[in-house]
Amino acid sequence: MTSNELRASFLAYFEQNGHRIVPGSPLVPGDDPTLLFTNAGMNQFKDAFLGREKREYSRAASSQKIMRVSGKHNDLDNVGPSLRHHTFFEMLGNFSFGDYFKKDAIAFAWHLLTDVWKMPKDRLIVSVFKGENGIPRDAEAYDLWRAFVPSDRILELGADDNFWQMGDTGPCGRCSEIYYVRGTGADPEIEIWNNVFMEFDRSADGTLAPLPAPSIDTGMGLERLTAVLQHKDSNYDTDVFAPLLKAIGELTGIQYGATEKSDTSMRIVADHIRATTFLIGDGVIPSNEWRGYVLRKIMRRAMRHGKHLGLTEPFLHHLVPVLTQQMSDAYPELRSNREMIQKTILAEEHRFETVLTEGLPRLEAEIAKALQTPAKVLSGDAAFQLYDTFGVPYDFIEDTAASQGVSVDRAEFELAMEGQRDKARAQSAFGGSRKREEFSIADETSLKDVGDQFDGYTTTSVADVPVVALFDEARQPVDSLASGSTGYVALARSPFYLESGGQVSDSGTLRNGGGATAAVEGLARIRPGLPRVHRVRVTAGALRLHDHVTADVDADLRDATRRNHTATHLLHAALREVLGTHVKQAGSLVAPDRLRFDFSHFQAIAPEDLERIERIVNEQIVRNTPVQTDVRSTDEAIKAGAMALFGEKYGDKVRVVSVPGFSVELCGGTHVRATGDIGLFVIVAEGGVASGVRRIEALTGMGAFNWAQQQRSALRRIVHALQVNEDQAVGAIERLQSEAKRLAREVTQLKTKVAMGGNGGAGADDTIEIGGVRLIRRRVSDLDKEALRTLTDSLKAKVRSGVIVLACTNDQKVQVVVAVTPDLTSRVKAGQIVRELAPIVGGGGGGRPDFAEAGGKHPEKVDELLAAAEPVIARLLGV
RNA sequence: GGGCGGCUAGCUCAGUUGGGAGAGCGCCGCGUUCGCAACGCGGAGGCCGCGAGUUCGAGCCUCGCGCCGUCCA
Repeated sequence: MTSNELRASFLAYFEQNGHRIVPGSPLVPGDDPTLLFTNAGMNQFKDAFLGREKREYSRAASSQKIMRVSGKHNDLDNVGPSLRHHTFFEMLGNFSFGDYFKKDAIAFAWHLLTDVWKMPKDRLIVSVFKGENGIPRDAEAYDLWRAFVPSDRILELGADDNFWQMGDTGPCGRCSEIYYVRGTGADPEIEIWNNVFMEFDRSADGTLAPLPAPSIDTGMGLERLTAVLQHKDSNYDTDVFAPLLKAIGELTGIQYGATEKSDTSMRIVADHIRATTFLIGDGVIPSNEWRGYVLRKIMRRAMRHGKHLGLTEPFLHHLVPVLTQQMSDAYPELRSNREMIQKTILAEEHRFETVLTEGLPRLEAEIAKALQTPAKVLSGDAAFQLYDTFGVPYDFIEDTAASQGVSVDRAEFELAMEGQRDKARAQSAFGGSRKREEFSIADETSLKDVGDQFDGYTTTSVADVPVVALFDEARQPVDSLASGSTGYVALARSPFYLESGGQVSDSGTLRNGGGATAAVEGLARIRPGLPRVHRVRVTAGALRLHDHVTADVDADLRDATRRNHTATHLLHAALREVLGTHVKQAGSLVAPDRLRFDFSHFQAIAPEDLERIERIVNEQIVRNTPVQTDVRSTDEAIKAGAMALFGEKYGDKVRVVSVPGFSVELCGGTHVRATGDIGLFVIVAEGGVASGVRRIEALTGMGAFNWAQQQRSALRRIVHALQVNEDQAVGAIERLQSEAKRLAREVTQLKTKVAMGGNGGAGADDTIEIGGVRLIRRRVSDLDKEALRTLTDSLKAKVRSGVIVLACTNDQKVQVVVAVTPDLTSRVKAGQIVRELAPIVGGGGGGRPDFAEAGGKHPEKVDELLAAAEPVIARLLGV
């Protein structure tokens, strides 16, 4: 059976047994900003297990993309040497939300493995929890297994193996693992399936409370399972990796299996290109922080190993088609994103080349330094600096150094590394983590029955709607909110939009029949499945629980927001039309007064392209196409070609917003009735946010109109000031600039000429001789530094041998320049003279032997300074 | 979120006790040549990232900000 068939048969088996097949969620968890990547099959069902979210089904099965590169599960360093660890893999899982429990889970697992997949029964071993840390032995699971497995093949293990928890708090439970006995290879017994019997909720103080309903969460790595069923010792020998390893072999000319060293590198490349492709496919872009940085680390590790295999040119991007070919039936997003993925990889490969070529000279310098030392050791601190500041990979440093007979002080390097880690951790511990405050709920079940009713798609005003809950500023339940206070209000229905998909929350007012009024300043979510709460400031009267209120959204602001939201969709489609289909939304802000759209693209957008994009959007506006909104099932919508956005978790039903013939997107936001409502669209800014991501800011409606008027008014003022017509303005400015430059130069020349004096400088009456050395002292006015220097040079040239002292007064300041011709600098230095003279005018100065400058604040003492020049120089000359 | 490095001519980059903004390549003109490359001579091209501060004086020192790179979280 191929791995693709295995995946399909797993899902088919559970579908036959009443499970809903749920598509895996993206690798980037949309609703959990603290989690780097999806790292377990149950991530998307977390709220369902906790009973916070109600689903249409109580049994589900999925094949889930998983990344394990950080935190508790970090397999990055194992990849390569290990035959069964991966940064990216697929997890098959079946789930029960308060439906079946241990008995059925164990039976399902056993039947699938032995009857459907025909695994030999005597090769399977299972384990159950033996009892530890005050949690009793799982006798029930043991007895259930005894129906299938003899007791000598049931292991009883401790909490490390058979108690599962997601984190320090949250759902957890005893579990049971199934192992396959291969008897050969590096792992004679291999764990293939973990069945978790979730029955507790661990609170912050460590105590366990029973879950509302015991549930099942299982996970089975597809790659391992494939290895077992294809009778291979290594995951890399299965059809999951064979096409990739073959392609790598073709690129490098090295066959997999040639040497242990090359095999390790090939495994790393094969594993990492999978992680890379899927991560980029889910919207992660290599960058210097957070998720993007993990991706970059993985990519660069793969590139290094490509080099170990002898590849000198960018190669990673060539492997993408192999993978998309193999996987895109199960993961259709790979097919549609292939071009974008390849471009992103190639760009990163080029960037890494740049980093290496820029780091190489510094590395060579350090190696040269190390060669001078008797031990020929490159210090760990130097290596760390190369790594930390310039991004030179450690193994590259070591390899390059070794090739020249230099070793690297690894212990010192690790120490520096640890220091940096500690510092970063300390910083984020104190500054970073801000605990999100939770609402305390008095009566959760009744709120759950109310649910989250949003009426805002069809109206901006709802009358006579009951207040179902009130909270004060501290998010504690209260019975009323007095005038002047702030708090939160939950209603049975609401026309207020809650920030989502980039669109900001609505604002407006709540009013009860008795004259109480509250301004709605924002919206918040208690948790999924419960009514949204309105953050209010009570401006008159008091708002009470069970009051009936009229909820009014500020319709003007909402209309402005609608315009911007629909315009965002038009912009997205226009960008793809003009720049290419690699353009994907990477972030968005839809506010009443502006819209901001971030998207993947690799270079600045040419002004002509920007104008074309703007034009296309406005053409759509002029067409006044009615905007259609349908509610469909997620699968149906994606199949119909709707653009699903990165990192968004969609429920089973989605809204599809389309401008027929131009744009189709999954979107929960509010939109205009027809594109003409937008009125006008202008792009006001374009720029970069991160490498590979560009940002466009734009305005619509009256905001766009106001902007256009301001632009015109600015132009009018410019044209008016220049006294020319519009198309001559630029030429006029250029003429003025070059004219100003020419005049400035001419003024300087003239000033210098004037300062030289009519008598030609040397030999004039301000020249005297001291002990055979000619001294020129002269007072000039209104020369800038540049002109003073020019003047000094001219005088030096004229006098040929001598000392020149010039003093110039500008604004309330004195500028002094002293020059000594080269033949005299051994006898007297300009710097010395200046240091002696400058204090006279209240300043200081210095310079080189042949030229020095000083300044001062007392122009009235300039004559005194010039008079002092003679005795000072005489003394310095020793005459 | 934190650390380190960078930002100087169109490009690649020099520029230390703070005191005349430079080189190479590229560009324009002239010369040399049958012609081209090469060579020679001349020239244009700079808010030294932005803003404060210290100083008589800042590309250089101090502080803040921005952008790029890089590492850690």
